[in-house]
Amino acid sequence: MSSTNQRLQQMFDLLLTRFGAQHWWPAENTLEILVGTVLTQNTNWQNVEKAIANLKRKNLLSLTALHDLADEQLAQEIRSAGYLNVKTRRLKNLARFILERFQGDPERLQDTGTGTLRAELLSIKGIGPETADSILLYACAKPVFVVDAYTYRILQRHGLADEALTYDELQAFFMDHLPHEVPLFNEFHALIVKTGKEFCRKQPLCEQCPLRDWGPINFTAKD
DNA sequence: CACCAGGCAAGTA
DNA sequence: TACTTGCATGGT
Repeated sequence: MSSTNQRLQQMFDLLLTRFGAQHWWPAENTLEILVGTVLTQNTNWQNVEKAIANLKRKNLLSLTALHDLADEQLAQEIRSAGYLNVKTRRLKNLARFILERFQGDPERLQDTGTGTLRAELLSIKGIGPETADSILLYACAKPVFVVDAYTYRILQRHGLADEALTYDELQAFFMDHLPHEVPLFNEFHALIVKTGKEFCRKQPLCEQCPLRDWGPINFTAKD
């Protein structure tokens, strides 16, 4: 057990005590998680909720509906989530993938090995590293750490991470120093997002941030 | 009015 | 490889 392991565990404990469990991913079923991961790309979750509620209300939250709906109509249904034309293509790409690769059953994603599935997801136009890892962790219950803009921002603001670290390096850092447990990775990412929303925006409220006295950890990509 | 949100792909040099 | 730009709505 290195001190880095302990420091990261302390950070998690601190945030969990301060904010409590975040209960991610908020959804009724696996498909709703998949749709949410695409719709929330660079987008406020409130706007995503409206789009998902809209799809539900019209009984369009199904793979066949997403796949068969005219582009123009699907774009209007998800309008509130922004980037409507881009996300229409991305949702259709993902729906087609599940239909063709998994016989239209989102639950079968879990039967594929993590590394293989991640590579397959990344081959879909519109699925990048964060979306792929969110699907792996929150839809497939694979022990994968999700990195996002808040992860960079918080660690940078506290002088913990070099801005030049790549997605894969930052992910590897967390995964090298924490036990690969799905509930831990689930909560940790959600708590980082929560902390970022509350204290790490443009006008930072660092004096109230629960990490204000947490102190530097001096880690690098290959610590 | 400006700024930002649980990214990604495509274009340029 | 390393930047830049487009995508778009709704809340603060």
